[in-house]
Amino acid sequence: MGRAPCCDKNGLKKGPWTPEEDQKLTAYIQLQGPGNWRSLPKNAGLQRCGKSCRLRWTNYLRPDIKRGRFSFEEEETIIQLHSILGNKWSAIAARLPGRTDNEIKNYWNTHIRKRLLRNGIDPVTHASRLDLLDLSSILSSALCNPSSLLTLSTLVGNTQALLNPDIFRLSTTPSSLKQENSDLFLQQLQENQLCSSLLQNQAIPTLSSQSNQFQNQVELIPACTTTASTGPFLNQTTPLMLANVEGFSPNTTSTFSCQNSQENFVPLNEGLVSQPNFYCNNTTTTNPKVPELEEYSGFQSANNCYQNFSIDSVISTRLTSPDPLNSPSTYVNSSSTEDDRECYSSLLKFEIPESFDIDDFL
DNA sequence: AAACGCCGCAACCGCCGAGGT
DNA sequence: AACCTCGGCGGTTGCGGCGTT
Repeated sequence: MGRAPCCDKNGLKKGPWTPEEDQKLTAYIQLQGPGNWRSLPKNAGLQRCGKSCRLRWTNYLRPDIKRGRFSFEEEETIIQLHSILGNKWSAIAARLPGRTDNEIKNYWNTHIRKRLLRNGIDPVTHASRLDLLDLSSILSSALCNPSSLLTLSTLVGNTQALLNPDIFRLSTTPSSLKQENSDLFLQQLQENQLCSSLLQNQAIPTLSSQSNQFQNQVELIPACTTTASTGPFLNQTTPLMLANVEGFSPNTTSTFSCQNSQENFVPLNEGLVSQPNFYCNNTTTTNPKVPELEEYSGFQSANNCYQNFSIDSVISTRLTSPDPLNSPSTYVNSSSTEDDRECYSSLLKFEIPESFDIDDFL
C-alpha cells in the first residue's frame, strides 16, 4: 500500500537546527506540550516537518536529557542490556535515565562495539570470537619483549576455554534468559547496577587493553589453582551474580563470599577454564611477603563480553586512592582513557543459586 | 598552512505497529 | 475489514571537528 510521507517536504527545512528553531520549538512545547507533532511545526512557526521536530525534541531539547560522557555504570549497563535485548535501543534507553536511544545507539556503534571487537567479542552475540581477537598486536608485543611470552601461555589457556563447549554454552545463555527470565534478569541487573555504582565509589579494579604496555607493568605468575582467591570481587563481600548459567532462576540466589569461593571457584576454573589467571603487580606490591594476586576467573557473568579476561586482564596499575575495604588487590588503571575502560565490566557480580550443583554442572 | 582522512554525532529515512475512522 | 494517521524504532547518512601528514 505504501505510506504517504509524514509531511509535505516541499518548502520544509532539513539539516541542522538553528538556535532560533530550537528556541521556537522549546518555547512552544513548554507552553502547549508536544501534542500533535504534525500540526506542531505550523503552530510553532517552524518550517520543519513534525517528525523532525519530534526527533529534535526527544533527542536533544528535552530538559531531562543528560549530556556528556557515559559513566562506567552506564556503559556497563548498556553492554549488559544489549546482551539481553539486542539492538532494542529504546528499551535500553528506558533503563538509562536521561539518555536517549539515539545517543546510546551512537555510543554503541562508535565506542563499545569497536572495543568488543578489539577484545575478540562479537558485538552481536556477545560471544568470544577468536577470529575477532587482535592477535597480531598481541603477538607483535610478545615478540618485541621476550619477557612477555608468558602471556602466550595464558592466551593458549584462555583459547582452550573459549573452545570449551561448556563455556560456549554459558556464553550463549543470555539469549535463553532473554526469552525466559528477561524481566527477572533486568530487575537483577538494576540492582546490580546500583551495587556496581557503590563499588565504583569505593575502588574499582580496571583493566587495560593496551597489551603493549603490560610487560612493563606486570609480571605474569604461572597459573596456580591452590592460591586463595584474593581478588577484589571476593574480598569484598559483594553478592556475586551468575546470570548466564542456563536454567538458573535469577531470583533464587545466594551470596557467595570468599569463604566458599575456594570450594566453588577452583573446580570451575580447573574444569572449565583451564586455569585462572593469576598475576601480580611487582611494581607496587604493598606486602612483600604476600604477592598481590589478582584472579580473573573465566567463569563469566551475564554478559559474555566479560570473557575478555585474557590478554587485557593482565594489565593493571595499583589503585592510588585509599581502599575502604582494605582489599589488598584492588586495582584501578592509572589512566582514564577510553581503552582503559574496556574490561572494567569484569566487575560484574555473581550470584550462585542455592540449587546450583557444581559437580552436576561439571 | 593546506590537504587529507578519520571519527563522532545529529539528523534523516524507511519501516512497523497501534489506534482511530 | 480496510484504510489512514501518528508515533516510535533501528539503520544509515552526512557534516563538522580533529588529528596527521
